[in-house]
Amino acid sequence: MDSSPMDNRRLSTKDFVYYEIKKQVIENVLKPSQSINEIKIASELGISRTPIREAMQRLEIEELIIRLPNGRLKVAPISIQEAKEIYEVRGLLEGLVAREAAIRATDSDLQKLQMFTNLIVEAAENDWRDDVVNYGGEIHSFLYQLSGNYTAVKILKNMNDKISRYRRLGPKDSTTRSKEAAHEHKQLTEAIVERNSGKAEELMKLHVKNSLGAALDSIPNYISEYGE
Amino acid sequence: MDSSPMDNRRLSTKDFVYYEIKKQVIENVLKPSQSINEIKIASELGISRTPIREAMQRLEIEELIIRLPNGRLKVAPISIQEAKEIYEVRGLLEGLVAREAAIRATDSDLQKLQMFTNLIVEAAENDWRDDVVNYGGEIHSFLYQLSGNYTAVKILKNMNDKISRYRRLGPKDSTTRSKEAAHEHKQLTEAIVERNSGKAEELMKLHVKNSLGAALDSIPNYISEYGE
DNA sequence: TAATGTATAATTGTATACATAATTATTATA
DNA sequence: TATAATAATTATGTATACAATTATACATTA
Repeated sequence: MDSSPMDNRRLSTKDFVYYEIKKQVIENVLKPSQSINEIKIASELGISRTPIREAMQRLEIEELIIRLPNGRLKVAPISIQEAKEIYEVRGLLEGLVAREAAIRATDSDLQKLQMFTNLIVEAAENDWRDDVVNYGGEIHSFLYQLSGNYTAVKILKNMNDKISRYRRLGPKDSTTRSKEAAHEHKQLTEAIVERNSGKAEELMKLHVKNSLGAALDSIPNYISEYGE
Repeated sequence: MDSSPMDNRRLSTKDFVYYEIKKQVIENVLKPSQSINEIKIASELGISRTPIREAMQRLEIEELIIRLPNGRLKVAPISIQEAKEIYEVRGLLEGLVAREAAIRATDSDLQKLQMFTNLIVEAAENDWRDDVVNYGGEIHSFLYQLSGNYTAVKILKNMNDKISRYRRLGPKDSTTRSKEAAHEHKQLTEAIVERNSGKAEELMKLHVKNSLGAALDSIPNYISEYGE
């Protein structure tokens, strides 16, 4: 689907830079609104500006960095407005994906899905909150595969990249939210296993909506520091 | 919002090439699956390869052109699968936009919307089918503005670019479809004027769904020629 | 004739050099 | 001291040069 760093073909310099800087932006090593200097990155990585520029342009189009009117680059600032917009769109597209998955999944796919669900429920029961987040991500990714809608999935992956910055800025999910999330995934899986695509879509939309609160809670403290 | 060719700031060479090639792809001057040669374009336009490459990369990310495993570029092939995916996603996002517009529009916005609607209805009555398409586009763009959801709008604009290739490959809308489309816009506007956001969303989703058929009808004849 | 190997040409990937624009530092002046 | 003008510096935008990869043409051989 996407040419990923796991491909066999050796990574071009441009792609290496792309994944490297993207990682630093997502993990907030490069802070929101921090300015970026092509020459500095080039000398740090020991390569020329050409592949840097191409990697930066890709990140710019994906809106992880922005270009000011004077041509200078900086890490995209965070904004509550953007977070809300993303969650609105994401809810619709995750819903679409869940609906399609409920229709298209094979029986063996459903078994795999139930396995993930058992894991996330177990993690929640033991308050392994990181695991809840990780298994949740696995479930979503698995549904992406099943959906067969490349267009929707590509958009979702980009939005997930952008969202993860926000989530990492804030504190972990609370125990309460963690248990809720696991429960929501369990209900969702049940709907999919029942091939109830409409219900799956609605449950997924609700799940995304519920997630927004957790993501937003922590932003206001950071917006003054890193916002635009 | 998007840096467009209408901006005051002089266009960089890169952006000039981007808009130029994008236009040619959208208008099928460059045919689907046709191969693209950086050097040839550079000499035709009388500029170096550097801005060509950056423009091509942007078009590649936006999926108007694709890069083969060997690095060669070609115009993105058309596929029924892609068209269907786009219309599914587009239906959801246009629905979101219509819903938000119904909530956020000022009274003066509503007047403007009704003016557009009168124009499209008049065009349909006179069987000015090109005008119906154009006013339809104006209405959608206007709702984008009103929605206040930059994230959704950016995705929609990209999808519209991709779709327009398909529409231009086929014949014009039939008189029947043209009249239907005008009627759908009229109903939609009424819902928005009534501030009935839920109804607006549903009518818009339906409108997009109905449009798909017209866009798909003509594709099979072309897929063998330009498909992948 | 078909398949394989090799030389050549063409194309893309990256580095470097230069041009242009923006920022910062410096000086001149009120 | 504050401000404006100007020079110096730094960054980005584009062109050119070179390296690495891929495609093509042709010869050789089974």
